[in-house]
Amino acid sequence: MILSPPKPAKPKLATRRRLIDATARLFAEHGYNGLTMRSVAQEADANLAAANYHFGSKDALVLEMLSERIQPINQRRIALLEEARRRNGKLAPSAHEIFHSLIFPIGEEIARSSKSRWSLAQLVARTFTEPVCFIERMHQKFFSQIAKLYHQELSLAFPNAPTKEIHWHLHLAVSSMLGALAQHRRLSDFTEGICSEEEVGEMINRLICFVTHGFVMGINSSPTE
Amino acid sequence: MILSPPKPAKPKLATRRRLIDATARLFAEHGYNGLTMRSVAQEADANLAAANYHFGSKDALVLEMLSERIQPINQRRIALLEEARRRNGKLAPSAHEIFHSLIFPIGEEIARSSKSRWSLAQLVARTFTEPVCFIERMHQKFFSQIAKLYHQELSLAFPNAPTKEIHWHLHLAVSSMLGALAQHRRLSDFTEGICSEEEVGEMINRLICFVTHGFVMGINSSPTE
DNA sequence: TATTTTTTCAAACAAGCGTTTTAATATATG
DNA sequence: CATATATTAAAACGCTTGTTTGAAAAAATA
Repeated sequence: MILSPPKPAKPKLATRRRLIDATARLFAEHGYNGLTMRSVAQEADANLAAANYHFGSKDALVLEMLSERIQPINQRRIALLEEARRRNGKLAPSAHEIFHSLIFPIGEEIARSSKSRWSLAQLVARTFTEPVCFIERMHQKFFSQIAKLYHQELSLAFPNAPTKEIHWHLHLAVSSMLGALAQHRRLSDFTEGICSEEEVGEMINRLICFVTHGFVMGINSSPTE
Repeated sequence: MILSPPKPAKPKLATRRRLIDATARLFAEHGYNGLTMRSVAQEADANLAAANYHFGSKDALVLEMLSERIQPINQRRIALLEEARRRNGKLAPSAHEIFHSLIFPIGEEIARSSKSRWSLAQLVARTFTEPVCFIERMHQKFFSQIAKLYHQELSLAFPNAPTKEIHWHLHLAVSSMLGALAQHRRLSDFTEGICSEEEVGEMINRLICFVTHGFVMGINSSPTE
């Protein structure tokens, strides 16, 4: 008799996949509290107990989903950043290159998951808004190191700027990125149909320029150290 | 015998106030789904049935709270905008003046409600992230007209910019504002303690400059009509 | 003061929640 | 094929949810 659900090394089963994907969709749309095990089971066309069998609990399920979606984005960020470093040789990457490496991977991932286009954008943004403490902790674990990395990189690009100013403006840049991702689905409503959510690439490019301008101009008009 | 709860024109009761204030705090912290009637009752030191008696339902309670908090901010925005118009005479208000009138009132309101300082910031931001449909509809009703107003004002300030570009950049500016408000409570964590959430005024001023720079630079580097 | 209206309160309601259990079924292994 | 294992499935478990009820208390009105 099996009491605790055994976790095989590589389940390869379709059910696990469907559960995670359904969780991603529903989490993006309804948040953690609005996501129910029953809705996940229905969306994934699986039994109610399946999620608990495969993941143990709702917490673990959502955690697994978040980890799976966010990790590759962060890896891509680091890769793009290193690519920019290599390309520039001794010169430090520009602010635009830095913020490109930060934001562009999200656009790539959104484009990759053609189905439910901007759910990933909402998902990424929601991990910041959600009050559930374990999500906060997890996201901090995922993002605190990458935040440190970008602070270092920006310090190299703006050697005369005080640390505090870089912190402030990086915070604003990241907040703007998250806000834009969360609000993207309302673009059409907000602009009375003039701008469309379809062109994700355009949105990403505009966003990169927007936060770069905000950051650079803010840093340059701040007192030097 | 009274079956349906009678709604007096002006209840003036303290319970009603406490319920709304408690709702605001809990909604800001936990969102709509994370807010329970029992938690509201406990926070307001009232009976569980009190909220249903005074407001009829959870939906109506939250709606009433949101209306009460957002309306004065919007009125102040319009007032500041008209003040800037008057001050400049024939000249159109600058982008900085326009975004100041958009963002500054939120800072004022946060400063006014000294208790639970940045809960209002979260609250305002959350109305955009929350998926609950009636909040979406309500916020659209509250914000669609003011969005139109700011689009008009920015069109006057940038007469050569295409309408679509103004829409795009205003959308980014508003999204950034909401993102920054939602993320403000993490400022200290994000900056490793270097920046503090205490100085709300500083955050508001920096935010105004940030979105102004992003907007102006973006508009000026876009194709003219 | 007597009476009507308004507000509080404790208790209960059905419905939905995450999770567990038990058995049946599919899959892989020998 | 036989057997051990992995997965599915239905039902039920306490618990919490928003809401309702009916009587008691308070306030207002006459």
